[in-house]
Amino acid sequence: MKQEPSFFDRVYRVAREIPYGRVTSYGAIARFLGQAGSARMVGWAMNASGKHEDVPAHRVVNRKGLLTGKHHFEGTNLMQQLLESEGVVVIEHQIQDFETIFWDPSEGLPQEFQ
DNA sequence: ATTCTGACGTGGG
DNA sequence: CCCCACGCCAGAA
Repeated sequence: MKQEPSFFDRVYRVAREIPYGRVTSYGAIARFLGQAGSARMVGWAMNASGKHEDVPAHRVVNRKGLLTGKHHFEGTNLMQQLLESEGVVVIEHQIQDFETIFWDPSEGLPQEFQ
């Protein structure tokens, strides 16, 4: 019997491929998985990613490059610290040069990956 | 079962 | 550019 990987698992698989020092958005992941419009579910998946430590949830932000999820990390600055340790500049919850370091799964991964 | 809440995105004004 | 309304759908109460 074949088991279709759950939406959450597919989100995690894509998230693990985000290159060091790069970021992507919830919507970009959702679109790559053929679930455009379900960006909120990607956020929900990240919320439950506590069990999956190999998921770099800090590299996923909203479409404006704003660290909207930093509240869900330990402390008040962990998400920003993780990003800055990778060379990403964050000022007032906003990623600088967002368009430059943005990584689109549909361009960085083979279509078969999903 | 129903209602509400989100780590969101898009379209219209 | 900003603001608002709506769609999205998995969980919690």
